Formats: sequence, structure tokens, C-alpha cells
Amino acid sequence: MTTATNVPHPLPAPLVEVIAERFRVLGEPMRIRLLDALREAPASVQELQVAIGASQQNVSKHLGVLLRGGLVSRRKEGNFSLYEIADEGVFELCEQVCGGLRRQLDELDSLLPGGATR
Amino acid sequence: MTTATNVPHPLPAPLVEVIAERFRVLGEPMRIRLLDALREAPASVQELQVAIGASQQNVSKHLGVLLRGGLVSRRKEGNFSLYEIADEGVFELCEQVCGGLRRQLDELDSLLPGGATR
DNA sequence: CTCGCATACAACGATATAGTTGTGCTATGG
DNA sequence: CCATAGCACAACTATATCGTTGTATGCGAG
Repeated sequence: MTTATNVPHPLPAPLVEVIAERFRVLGEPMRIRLLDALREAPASVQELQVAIGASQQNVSKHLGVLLRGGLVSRRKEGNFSLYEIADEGVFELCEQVCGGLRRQLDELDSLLPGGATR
Repeated sequence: MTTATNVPHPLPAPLVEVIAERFRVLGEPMRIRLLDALREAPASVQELQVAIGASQQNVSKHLGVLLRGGLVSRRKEGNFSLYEIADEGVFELCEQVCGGLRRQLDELDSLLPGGATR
């Protein structure tokens, strides 16, 4: 088991806020793309800007959100700022979301004329 | 293994949008609370309204968002609408988020004077 | 059929967020 | 010392979302 976190129910209000906050940080396509771009290795703002195709300011802004959210870490390397994934768990999160989406699609598929057997 | 979804990288743009969309749906405290309240059993709008302490309209609205997001399902039972968790995977998601939060706290804790040994 | 309850939907104001523009800060090189 | 590159931050506009108010719909009771 990768994560064993037994939480009480109903969830205490502050915890709910924190959980929602983390989801909200991830609820932006550009930030997902940034995290995906950082998947293999740390990168500078410029590299990410090129990889994603957005303005430097916008990339920096979203990286700031990810940084404050604790999802990435920043270290200055000479003239550059190198961003790095702080919690590899985010990829697991994304994969689980993909799994859920796939389940939904399969369910829809089985409702189509012909079902899932065709 | 509960979910085995191998996705290509970089993530194709439409997939990024869909993933972010799902996270965005979860990025609201009230919706987290609704899902948490539905954890054990399906419930009507009124029950959820009481359990959470929000207006009927607001509860119904957020349930609509969850419904359109495919996270809950709705079935009419006489005069009531019974909402039910559609994808149990959301709880796993929340627990993983909690795990990530705990890791962050532990890391911070180890940086305090006295470290994690005190 | 009329009334009342449970729910859904539309419109509105207030707040928040995304993306742009402009600018300041720091490090490197001449 | 000055110029430049890389990055972060503030201000601004447009859009989106939250929560509320008002109302419509559907079902059961009398």
C-alpha cells in the first residue's frame, strides 16, 4: 500500500478546505501540463515556456501557484530557476483520474446499441 | 491492482482538459463535503442539506455539478431525488491527497528545531 | 383538482481566477 | 559600471464561479 491515511468521517471542516484547495490547484489544464512536463526532469521556466507554448509570465504565475501549493519546489541555479516535482504522488493522482474516466467510458460504451460485445 | 492506465506523454491536449476538469469539480469544499456525506449510503437532497448545513438550492446546484462530472448518479424515488456515488475511486483520490498532505507536514516537521526526533 | 412538499432551474451580485501588459530584481558577461 | 538575460511580481481586463433569490416542475395527499 502506498498511502495509508485513515481520516475521520465526516471530514473536519479545515481538512475539507485543504483537500479542496489541492484539487483546485490541479484543476487547471496549464498546471497539469506543467507537472507533466516536469515528469522526467526538473526544468527552467524558459524550458517549460517552450515546451508548453505560453507566455513567460503566465508560466511563472502558474508555477507560483504550484509552488505555494507544495506540488513543486524551486531552486535557483545561477541565472535560472529550476522547478522540480515536490510530490511524486501527483502522477498517481492523475493516473487514478484517468482510470476513473476510463471506467466511465466503458460504462457508456456498454450502453450503446450492440453493447460492449460488438 | 485497482487502476492500470498507461497514458502517453506528453499528455494529449484533450486529455489534459478532461483531467483538469475532473480536478476542478473536486476543487470545492462543499462538493467534497457532499461526496463525504454520500460515502456510506445514497441520500436525498434534503438529507444532504441537513447534514451539510447549506441552502437547498446550493446543495442541488453542487450535486448537479457532481452529476454532470459523472461522480454521482441520480435516481428519482417518489418525491425525492436519491444521489449516489458513481465512482468509488474518488475516495481513493481524497485519501491520496491526504497522504500527500501528510508527507508535506512530515517534511516541514523535520525542518523544525529539534527535528522529527523530539 | 387543489394544495403542499421536494427538487431543479434561471437570474443576479459578489468574489475569484486566467491571461496579458508593464516593470523590478538578480546574476552573468563585456 | 553597464547591458542583457531570466525570472517574479503588480495591475488590469475578461471570464467564471459561488451563493442567494425567485420561481417552475413533478409527485402525492386530501
